[in-house]
Amino acid sequence: MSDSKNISIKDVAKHANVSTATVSHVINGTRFVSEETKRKVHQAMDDLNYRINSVARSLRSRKSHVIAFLAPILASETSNYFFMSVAAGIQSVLKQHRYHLVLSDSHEEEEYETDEIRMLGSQMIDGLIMAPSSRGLDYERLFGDYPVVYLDRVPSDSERDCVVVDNKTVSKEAVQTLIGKGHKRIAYISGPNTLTTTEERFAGYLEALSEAGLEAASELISMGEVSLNSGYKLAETLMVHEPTAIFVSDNVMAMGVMFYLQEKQIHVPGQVAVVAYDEFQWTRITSPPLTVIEQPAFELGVKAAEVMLDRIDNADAPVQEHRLNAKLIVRQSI
Amino acid sequence: MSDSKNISIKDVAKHANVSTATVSHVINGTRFVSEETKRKVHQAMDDLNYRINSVARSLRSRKSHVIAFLAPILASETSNYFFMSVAAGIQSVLKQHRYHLVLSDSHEEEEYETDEIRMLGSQMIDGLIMAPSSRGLDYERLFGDYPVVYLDRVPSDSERDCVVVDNKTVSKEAVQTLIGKGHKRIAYISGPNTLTTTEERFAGYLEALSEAGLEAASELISMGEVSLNSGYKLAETLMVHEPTAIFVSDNVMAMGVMFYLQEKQIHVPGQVAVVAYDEFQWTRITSPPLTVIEQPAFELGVKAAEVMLDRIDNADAPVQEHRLNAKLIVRQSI
DNA sequence: ATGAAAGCGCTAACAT
DNA sequence: ATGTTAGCGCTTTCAT
Repeated sequence: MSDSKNISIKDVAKHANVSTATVSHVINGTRFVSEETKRKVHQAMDDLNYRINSVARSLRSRKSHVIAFLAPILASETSNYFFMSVAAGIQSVLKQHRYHLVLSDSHEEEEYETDEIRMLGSQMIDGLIMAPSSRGLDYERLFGDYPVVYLDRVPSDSERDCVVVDNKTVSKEAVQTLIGKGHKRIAYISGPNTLTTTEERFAGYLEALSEAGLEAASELISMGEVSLNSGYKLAETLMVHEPTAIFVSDNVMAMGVMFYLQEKQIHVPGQVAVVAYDEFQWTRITSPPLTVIEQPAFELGVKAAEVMLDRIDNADAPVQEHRLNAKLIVRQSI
Repeated sequence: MSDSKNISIKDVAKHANVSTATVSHVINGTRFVSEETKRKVHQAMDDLNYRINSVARSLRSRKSHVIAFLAPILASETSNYFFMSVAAGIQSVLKQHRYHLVLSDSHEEEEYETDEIRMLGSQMIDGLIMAPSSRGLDYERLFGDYPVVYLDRVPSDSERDCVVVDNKTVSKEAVQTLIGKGHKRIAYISGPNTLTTTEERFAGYLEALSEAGLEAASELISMGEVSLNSGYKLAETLMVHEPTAIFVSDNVMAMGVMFYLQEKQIHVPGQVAVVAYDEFQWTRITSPPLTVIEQPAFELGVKAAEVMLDRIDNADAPVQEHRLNAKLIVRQSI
């Protein structure tokens, strides 16, 4: 298409009247080369429009400078955005260190995920950052000979580095805020309790209640599929038991809840207060704008990338566990 | 971490008492090997837990089986989802053909994009599918020696394969529907007219008006930054001129428009009707639910991948241009 | 039906 | 201050 065939380091060397070693060292700055020679080499590279072949480089140096990120990036509109923000954070760090990011989607399904890990295994990656879709799976035997950093979620018995959100503290804070406003019947809506994240959010909810001497009424707690319709249905069922506030631990489900409340003309926060997970644009345009928990998605990615780079530099350093704070953004829905 | 070091085809060959050639042929099915020998080889691969090194394979075979997708996947909540859906479509096809997908983000900025193309150039990719962020840039001289398929947008004078949405037809249909309902003062809100997509949408709007003998009033046409706030502002300015309907050619801007109308308690569709681009979940929970144009994102990806695979098989085939239909979903906002 | 061996483009140890 | 050269792990031509 564009220009000539396969210009290699050899062609450059010949054209510049130097050895391939010199060319390589000019490219990588790995040993002293006189200014004059450097100039000649650069000239030759320009003349021939040389482009390094990083496949050959990886094969030889046994380093790809590629980090993979495996997460359920396509699972839903919102989880998608969350993880893409994470990806942006990862990339911002990697770019500075001249690493590449490869995105892989797990579909939030074990089979897909397993497949992807296997594929990545043969692709020569220098590290894997992943948000596991399951807690129980034995990931260890799938991994190749590269460091792994868990992000957002952690499988049981992991002895790997991880970077997660402090879901419990912020959920507790949210519920406490509700309690502070006088609410006693606070409902809880979430997806199935299969992820560490969901579990922690629930734990925060329970702890806030119990510390305030309130009982966790089972009819006010409902978990179901993560979808708009499911949120709608659960809200409908829940409202029968007359909660004065609802805590929704998932953004898409929150859409369903708001849809229901709007449709039934149930006033927020007059008749029922609402707090939901995740700060996305739509939460600002509901009436009233929603009180939400904002997760540090980008920062999560930044930290994970930093941990990964540390680990690559030092395989024997002690395992790191980072827990980032989320933020409660109070708006008119409570 | 997991198991032993670098098991190569050589180790497998030795362990199975065959040549490396035979092992290679067993792996790739590239020539006849007796059942007995096959068995031995597979046994050896299992015993040693052999994993193919695809870097070496790529170097030797000059094929990476990797297709890159370069798009503004991180630019905003919604464009992000659109392009990730495209990516899902691409991947679904590539997977069947044992190709890998690498995602690259352009940030919708020329500099970033140029950078990424350069990086990809050295990564040995077999093809590039991209949504160019600019129409004017001379992409051709950035590309390496691989096929390129443009997606969603096309730079001027492109002679490459492309897969786009028929924006003009569907925009025209939307505006005609509005006209059919008796609207005469139909406003137009969009981002800057720099992309082929935006331009086509505008063209559809103009054509619908002109065919209906309506004048395109310049005070009813406003283009600005693509953001919620910008949409809000433009709606505010526009309402002074009393449109009876608004066509918003961007999803995020539509959020801003709806926010404004809600806040000012302007009734939709009573006082003003609204049609917007893109079917995302939030458009279903506004009051009233929005009439939107749904783009075939996934299908766009599927088609682009198919075109790419065709092109790889046959470099000299005539250039393909595919224009997929979008769909008007009529809901209560008009 | 299988093996031997060259070589993809690069890095890096060893020379000079 | 620079050059020579042996491989990294694989595919593939040429033999047998």
